[in-house]
Amino acid sequence: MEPIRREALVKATIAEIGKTGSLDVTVAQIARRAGMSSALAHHYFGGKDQIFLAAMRHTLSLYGAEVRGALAMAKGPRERTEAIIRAGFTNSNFRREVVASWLNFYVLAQSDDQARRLLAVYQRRLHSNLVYNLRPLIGAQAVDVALRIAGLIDGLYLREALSRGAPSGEGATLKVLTMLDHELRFADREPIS
Amino acid sequence: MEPIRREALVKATIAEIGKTGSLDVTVAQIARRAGMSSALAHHYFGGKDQIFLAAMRHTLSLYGAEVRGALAMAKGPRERTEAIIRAGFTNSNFRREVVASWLNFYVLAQSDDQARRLLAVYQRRLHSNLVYNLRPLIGAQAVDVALRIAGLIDGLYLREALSRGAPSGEGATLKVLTMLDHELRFADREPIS
DNA sequence: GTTTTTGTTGATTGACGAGTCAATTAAAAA
DNA sequence: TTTTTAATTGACTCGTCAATCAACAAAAAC
Repeated sequence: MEPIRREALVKATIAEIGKTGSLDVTVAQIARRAGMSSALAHHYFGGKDQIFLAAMRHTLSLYGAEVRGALAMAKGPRERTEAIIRAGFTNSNFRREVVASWLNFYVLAQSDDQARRLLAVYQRRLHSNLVYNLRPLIGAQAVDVALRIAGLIDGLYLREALSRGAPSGEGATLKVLTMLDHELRFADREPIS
Repeated sequence: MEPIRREALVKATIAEIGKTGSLDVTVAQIARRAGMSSALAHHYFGGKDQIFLAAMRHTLSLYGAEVRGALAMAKGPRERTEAIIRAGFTNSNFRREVVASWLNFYVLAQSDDQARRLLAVYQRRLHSNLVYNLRPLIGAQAVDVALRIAGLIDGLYLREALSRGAPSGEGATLKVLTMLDHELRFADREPIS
């Protein structure tokens, strides 16, 4: 029972955060959506914080899996870089509730050290993934370009959180890929160090 | 007395949001920091929401003033575009508490329609400002480039919210200006429509 | 078939916080 | 001086919510 309950609670948490758009979500709400009593939620997780952290881990690991999957069938640094970018805007990742959750995890990270660490890990991994694949293309500039790409990705998430309509993964992907294209074309003419 | 109290409360609100990193701030905390009783805060603002909205308006109008100021002494579209970018990372705007407030205003906008509208206004103004000044430089591509620049700016704010050290406005400015540079150099070779 | 373990909940507690109000002081107007 | 008006607060109400617990059900182990 335990793993089933936990998973249900995690999913319910993300759904509920997406619904209210904030972390002002009661354990009772989450538990009700997951089809159980609030006492049971406490029983399995110990406290509200733990539930949030579990939801975060779930979101981050889903994202990580998506990246790994995309990388698996990409050949060459350029394709791999594109795969990393695409993975962030997959239909499973770029859903309203998930985007809202990300935003709120950033808020949580302001006051909760563990949440901060989780997000930092994600950021570092994204960055080093990008740098690793950009380096063969543009050498030392890879670090800078990676920072800009990662920044744009985060920005598009933020903007999506505010927009009302259904998220357009394709639109966002295209924006980042265009940027990548421009950065690469520009860097082509520079010496590769 | 009223205007003095209101301003003190607004500033205290931003400080307190910056301190806790979330909107979980009690009216009593804000009032205490502003040197008055919580009852008085209610008296002047009516409720917590109003206090938050006032703090938002304050932050946004500060930002707007900064942009106008920078634009005033910039000549030509390129300089004006740079001025807009620089204004976002001024020392007065890019302070820890202010960045934290921005992030939390985005969260507030998820559930509060008025907050959402305020942020939407800011986004639209930033976008049309950028497009207006980019158009003479790159024609029809201005819209796309403006979107990417605005996205990167938002993303850098988000990343700053997570980082621990003192914000580096120069670093962030440089990242966006470099992007602008690349986008413009690339676009130079395209037909201007 | 009994005991133990696991799953489950309703009811309760205790804390906290938004908003109200009656009462007090201080300033301004008459 | 008296009277209105503005500024200010302590005490209180009311609701909410995280967390706990005692009790019950059901499955597993013995």
